[in-house]
Amino acid sequence: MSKYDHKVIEHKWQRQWEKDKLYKTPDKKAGAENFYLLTEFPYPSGNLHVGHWYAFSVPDILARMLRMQGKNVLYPIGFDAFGLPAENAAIKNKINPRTWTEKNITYMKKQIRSMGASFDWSREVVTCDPVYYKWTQWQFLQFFKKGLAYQKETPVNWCPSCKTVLANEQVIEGRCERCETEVVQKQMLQWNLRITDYADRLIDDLKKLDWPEPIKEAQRAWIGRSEGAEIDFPLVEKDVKRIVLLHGREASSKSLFLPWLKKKLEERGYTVEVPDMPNPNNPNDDEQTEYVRKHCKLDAHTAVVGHSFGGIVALRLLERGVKLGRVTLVGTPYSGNWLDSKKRPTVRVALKKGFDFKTIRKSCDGFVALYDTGDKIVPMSDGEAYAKKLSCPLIKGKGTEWHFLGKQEPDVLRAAAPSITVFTTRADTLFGGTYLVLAPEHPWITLALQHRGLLKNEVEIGRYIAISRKKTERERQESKDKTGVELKGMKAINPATGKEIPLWVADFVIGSYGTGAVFADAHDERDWEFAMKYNIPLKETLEPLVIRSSGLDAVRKEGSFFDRPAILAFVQHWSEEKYLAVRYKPTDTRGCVSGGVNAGEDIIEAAKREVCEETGYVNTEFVRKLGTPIHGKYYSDVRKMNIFAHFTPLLFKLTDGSRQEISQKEREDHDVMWLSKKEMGDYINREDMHIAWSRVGGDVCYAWKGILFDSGEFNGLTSDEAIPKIGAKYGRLVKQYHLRDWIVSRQRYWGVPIPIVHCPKCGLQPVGDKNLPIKLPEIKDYLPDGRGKSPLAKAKKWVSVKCPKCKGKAERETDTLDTFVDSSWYFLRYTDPKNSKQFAANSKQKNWMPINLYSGGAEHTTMHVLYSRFWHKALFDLGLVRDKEPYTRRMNRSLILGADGQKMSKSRGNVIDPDEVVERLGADTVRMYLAFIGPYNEVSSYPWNPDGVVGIRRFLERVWRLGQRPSNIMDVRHPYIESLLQKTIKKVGEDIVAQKFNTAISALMIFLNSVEKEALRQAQGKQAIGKGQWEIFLKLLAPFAPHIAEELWDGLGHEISIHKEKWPAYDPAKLKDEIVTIAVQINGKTRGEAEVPADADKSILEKAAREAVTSRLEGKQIVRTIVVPGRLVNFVIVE
RNA sequence: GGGCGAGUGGCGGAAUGGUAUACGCGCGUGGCUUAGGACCACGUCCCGAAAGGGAUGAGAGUUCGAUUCUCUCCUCGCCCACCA
Repeated sequence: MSKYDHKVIEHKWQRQWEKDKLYKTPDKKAGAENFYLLTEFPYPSGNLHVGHWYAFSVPDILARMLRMQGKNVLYPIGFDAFGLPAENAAIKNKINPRTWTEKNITYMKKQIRSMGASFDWSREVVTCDPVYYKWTQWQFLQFFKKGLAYQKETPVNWCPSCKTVLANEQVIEGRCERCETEVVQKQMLQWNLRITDYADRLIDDLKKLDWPEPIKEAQRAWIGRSEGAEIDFPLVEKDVKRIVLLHGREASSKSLFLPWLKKKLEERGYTVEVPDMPNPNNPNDDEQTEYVRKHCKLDAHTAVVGHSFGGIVALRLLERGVKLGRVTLVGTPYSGNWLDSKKRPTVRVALKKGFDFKTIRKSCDGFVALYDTGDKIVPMSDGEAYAKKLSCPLIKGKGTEWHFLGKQEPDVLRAAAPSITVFTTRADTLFGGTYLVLAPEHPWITLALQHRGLLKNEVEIGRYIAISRKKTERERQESKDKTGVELKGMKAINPATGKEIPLWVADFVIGSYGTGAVFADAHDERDWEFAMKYNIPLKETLEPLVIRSSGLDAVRKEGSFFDRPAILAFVQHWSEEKYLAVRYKPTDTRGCVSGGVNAGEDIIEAAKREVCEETGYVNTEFVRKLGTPIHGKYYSDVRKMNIFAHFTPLLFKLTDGSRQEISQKEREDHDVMWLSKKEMGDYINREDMHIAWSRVGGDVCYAWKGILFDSGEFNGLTSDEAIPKIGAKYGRLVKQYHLRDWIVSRQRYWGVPIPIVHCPKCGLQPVGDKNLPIKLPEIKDYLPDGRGKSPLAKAKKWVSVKCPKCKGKAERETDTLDTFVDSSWYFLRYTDPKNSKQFAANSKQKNWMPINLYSGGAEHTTMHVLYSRFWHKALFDLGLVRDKEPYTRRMNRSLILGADGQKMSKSRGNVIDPDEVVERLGADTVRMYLAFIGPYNEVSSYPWNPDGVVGIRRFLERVWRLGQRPSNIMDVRHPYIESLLQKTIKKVGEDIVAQKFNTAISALMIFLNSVEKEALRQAQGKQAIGKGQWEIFLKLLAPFAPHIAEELWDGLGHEISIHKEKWPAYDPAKLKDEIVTIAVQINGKTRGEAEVPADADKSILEKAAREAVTSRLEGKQIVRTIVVPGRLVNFVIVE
């Protein structure tokens, strides 16, 4: 009898399978359905850890079984080979990152092969290979050409240690994910991908996917869609009451656009004048400027808004020293064929004409604003550059076709008359908006500070902004104490009430979310707290609405409510600090005195009457009302109807303790007692009474939804009804996302070079397809320079290039792409890995996409998985892929911890080295142990138990031993274990498909235990199992322990690999036992067992059951008998 | 503070409306053995001598019957977090 020598066996078969090309997967296989099983490809860190084993060898079980079941399974592997560690190693050890990476890949490949996983290595993909990243670059360029990739000055997370930009996802609690250095905010020009354009689709398309709900929910939450409204709060220009509108050269400017704008500005309270300038179709700026000077009254109280050529005139006025309150240039809100595309918008003309912008700025008391339409004629990037030159804000417009003028109203208006736009999800509280709060980063503040004198406390404001800019994200998070400074000298107008309200700057408002500005009201905890701290007036506009749960059904059933005025009365003791508590017994309502107000009755009198009726106390003295009424919808059990009660909460004090006799009924219905303040709070069990009680102690913030009052035409509506109505009337209904655009540029060497050329004449130019890939140049120094430039910038020769368009001198982009870009499409390349003409031919993709099952780590849910879904959708829109979604099914696997239950880490010294365990116990044992440790796809984690691994090894040893004794194996099928074998086939197959590998292995163990027991029964190890049965068992074992199964199979004399065998089928007829044991229950508790034939009918079952528990049934009356055939009989008896 | 998820032996876990604790580890007793355990057999939720009875975080509900469904509370884990 030979020993189970895993080393020999595993080495032998791994070589043999490779030689036979056992796992080379054809694109198509006759009669076999394709199945694409994907697991995340590893980063070549240089050493395989247990997590890799868990990720690769466990899904391999599924791959192997599906193959045996006749599927053509693609189970590919590759390396996600770009990234920081290679570069860090390069800097530290002065070796080329490529050398380092390739060495690691070679070593890890060897390790991966030791798993005996059925990877198809012929399709291996390595992202740092130029033949791969050529197509990463190509796809990026397709996105660039479509406007999906763009450059933007962005506040970014900057790691001072790694000297690079980090994605939001790489910042953990304000620290760099990799080196844990504190991250700082920095403004830098970055490449972005417009993932936010896909936010809605990324959420909505989740519906169709067969993913576990928690993973979908995590993505939804990360995208964070919230629906609300943008509302403009016009700023009060104390000094500017008049606006002069200067028209442009086109007739429409004068006849269509400016009259409309004039009307809008007049609605805002300005006096507006549109001078009739000479030669509108062939203007001369000198002539027109003189005309305006002569015919219009211009002073520091006048603003000039110049449209198109009119803007030039406005600038000329400033240049000639005319004092103006404010100047706004409205670029070109029209596009379309009537406007010669060669003609440039105002500012470009202005720049050409050589204006002296210093003089211009000096002459303007207010500020210059620029309206850029962002259409094809004026690319947004140009607008931004000019705005910078002018030190003025850029207000961006959308949709510039002239006949859609109505739609762009807010954009143009915001430019012509300054206003602050806020985002809110609670437009229902707009009428209570008593102040505005801007983020310190808000562009308007920056602008306002540039114009001295506009704000009265600019020094204080400047200091505050400087302080909050210095704060790291972390500090902002930690200091829950809200700070802020009022912007003195400036007021805004609440568009709903028309009232002037103050503006504040505070860093609890986040610049990057919404519009970076909020309006504050009495129904928000933060606003409340801030207002209390700084003594800013608040105004309540919501009355609480409480719907009691018992009432909800009633609402649905009957729909209408009976309105009832009512009171809630708290009564204070005449001498002690105690309050009168009342319990209404029939419904166990605990709280204060409550009751209805009769028709024509005074509210306070009604309350006094109720106090007297319920408690007997007579000498009540009214103290005060406790805030606004509280409304309650509920179903009255007493009246059998829906009640809509409107409670006025009141506070009384007794002057003395005199009491009257209470009626019999009231006494029966009510408990009355005196409770201290604290006791009272605990005692009250009804929400409306809680709200009223909270007001006894003073003002509190009511932050929930309710019913509107003091809100004009919206009075009486509920919050949910009012939110869209108010939002639409005073602003625009919009959606906001927490998801930011994806910043893809990295100031690093070891990544895919961004294939863009910067030309001083032509701007950003894509590299021609013929010149791809743009290969990484060899350089000597991989250190970033720390100023935000990639080390590539040092490769002077490489950087200098001819512009693809004008052939003039130009420079290459030196940033590289985020590695999440590389991994956004790698699974497509597996379908066609050798293609030199396309990233993957459509016909090849068709064989495998979309992926049937993608197994990976939970940490990628909001990163890689979301990014690659976006990437795929973008490719879909370009017609480059066939599916809207790449992954039909996504599963997140669990986590393997160290033996101490902690995350494995070198510092804890709890790292399990898989190589060592494989050496000692074998790959089959490690694979199988990992599969056995617990359910694979639970959001859970399992400690690696060194003893537990040994248990699996013991199991395999026992399998081995059984196979070594021919005397164990009969020629014919062993009848005793046949039905168990059938059940095992069924269970193992079903559990593997469900990825419940642990219970599948348990079934194999049960089977083996049973065989061994049988061997023992059959006189010392003889004839325990039939040969056919043994072969079936080996086939069931093959996916889990491929090497030992192959060796034993081979030992039986088979020529062809067990892994090419067909998965055993079970005979449903043989699954059933002839005799089954059923449970006998009495009142649902198991009290005995009975053996009955499987096909026994109800009466036989009942009879057998009765016999099993005869003694317990004696003298008892059986009320009911429940019979579940094959399972149990339950007697319901009366005690 | 918000979202998601989980609580079952000494431990990993099984059972998703029908005999709670399968399977494995650990532990105990015995065997084989000079010895050892990566061997074999038996035992191993709690109370009880037994007959019995009790137990799936706590409490309630639905049901003939609940680990499983519903509600309340407690504890733990993960993710997000001054998000307007």
